[in-house]
Amino acid sequence: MAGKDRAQESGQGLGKSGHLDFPRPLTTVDVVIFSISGDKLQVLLVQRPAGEGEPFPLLLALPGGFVDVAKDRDLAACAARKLKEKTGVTSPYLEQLGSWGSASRDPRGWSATHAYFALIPAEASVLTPDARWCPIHGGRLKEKLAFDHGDILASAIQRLRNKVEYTSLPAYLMPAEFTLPDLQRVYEIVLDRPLEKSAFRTRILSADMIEPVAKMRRGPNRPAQLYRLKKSSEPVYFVRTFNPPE
Amino acid sequence: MAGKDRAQESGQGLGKSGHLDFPRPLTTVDVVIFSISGDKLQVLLVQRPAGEGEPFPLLLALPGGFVDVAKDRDLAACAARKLKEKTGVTSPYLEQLGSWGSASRDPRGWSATHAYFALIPAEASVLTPDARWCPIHGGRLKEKLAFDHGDILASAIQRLRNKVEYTSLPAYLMPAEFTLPDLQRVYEIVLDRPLEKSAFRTRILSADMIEPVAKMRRGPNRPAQLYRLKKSSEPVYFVRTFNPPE
DNA sequence: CTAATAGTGTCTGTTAGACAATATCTG
DNA sequence: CAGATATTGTCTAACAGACACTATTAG
Repeated sequence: MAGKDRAQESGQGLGKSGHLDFPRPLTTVDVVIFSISGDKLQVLLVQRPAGEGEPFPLLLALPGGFVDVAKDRDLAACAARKLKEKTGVTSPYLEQLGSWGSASRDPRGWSATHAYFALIPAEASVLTPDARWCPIHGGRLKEKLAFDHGDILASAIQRLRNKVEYTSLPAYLMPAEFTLPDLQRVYEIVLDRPLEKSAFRTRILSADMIEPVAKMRRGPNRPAQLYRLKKSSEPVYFVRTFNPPE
Repeated sequence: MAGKDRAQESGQGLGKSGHLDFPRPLTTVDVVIFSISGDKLQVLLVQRPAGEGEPFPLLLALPGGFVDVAKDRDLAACAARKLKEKTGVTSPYLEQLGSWGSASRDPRGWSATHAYFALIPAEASVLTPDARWCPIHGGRLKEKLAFDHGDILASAIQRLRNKVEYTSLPAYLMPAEFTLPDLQRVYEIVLDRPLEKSAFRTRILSADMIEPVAKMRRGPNRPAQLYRLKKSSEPVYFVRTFNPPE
């Protein structure tokens, strides 16, 4: 950011008065919220309104909105606010995904959105009426989305899959207490391929990210040890990927 | 992006006229440009102007500037433009680093910057007079930077180091032709630790990212095979990290 | 020849992958 | 007991780490 350069290069800059008198892009934040339910990866979407002048009426879109310069201290706070408003939860995991900005992505003018990426446990969601979970089949969503939200979602899915290969991210999709086979199932759903049971267990246990609780899950078979996440909220990075598909 | 929601939630939105009449944050793009020279990792910085109303006068800052809604088709084009203007090169590698936005990072008002991350070969730079390369000692820069550019730079250094552990990114820091020991030296400079020669060679060669040219580098010792990058502009991802520290 | 750096080979430890074996519950 | 799933063990292949060894130039 170099004010003088900017003024020289683009004809924009500070006047004598300190007034920044050139057009500004619209600034928004959107959140890609993933969860697992029904053995599917799901993403939370909202329907666009149909009012006059609204772009992409009635299409599905990522939850998000304009940055409110009075209300939002920073971008992460804005994303957390959107997430809270749409789902009623504060996500155990919220990371920045990237930003998308161009002259053409919003018919109302040059706009840039800051996209975030959240993982929440299945049962944590208390939805507003216009929001709903949409399943992702084979890494793709069936529905067409508003704006460039299809691109943003595709990027989020790719990021999630990539990171699941070598991090503990899926732990944030789990309820408070879960078994190792539960966790493995979630890894397999996200990666869409089976994993080796014993290698999986060795890896997760040696990562020191979960701890057993003094309970077992019972069923019509051998009971399974229940675990919970250790307090550290940071994801764990493994030094190798899972069985990489060639 | 849901216009109705936004209007309800924040008092912002479309009027009957379709007019978006609420305050917009400033939108900028900044570029963290790395290169290697003198056995050091270097970052390209510019000095802030001293004019009236200019924030952080005379401090060093990342090259960047306001998005020009007339000139810039999208954010990446804006970043490429800034890079070109500052160094005269088009980077062989330009990726998005993230975005930083808050009420307080720029004294002129709520602002959000989209940060990019570029790697260029040492000799490719044709600098403008107010730009200069600053060495990074032990992962840190000596100088204090304008705005939150210190944070952005720290994040870029961390991202670079992380990725160098398991990708071919340093290849973009190399001149057109280079030897394997050259490449290893660059890895070692970025990681700030020595690597095993034979493991390094095996890994790079089996990654199928470089190809030999019909020349050798000669010196007062055994000649070294010269290589060049294969055409694919995408970085290669290894399935393991290098000898991870502890 | 020596000095210097390029490049290869050998051994060892770790761990993923495959898959077999055993454990512990319900009914 | 049978059925089902959890958990552990065994064997092998791949590969990084350490480090020794060989190769090829200039002078």
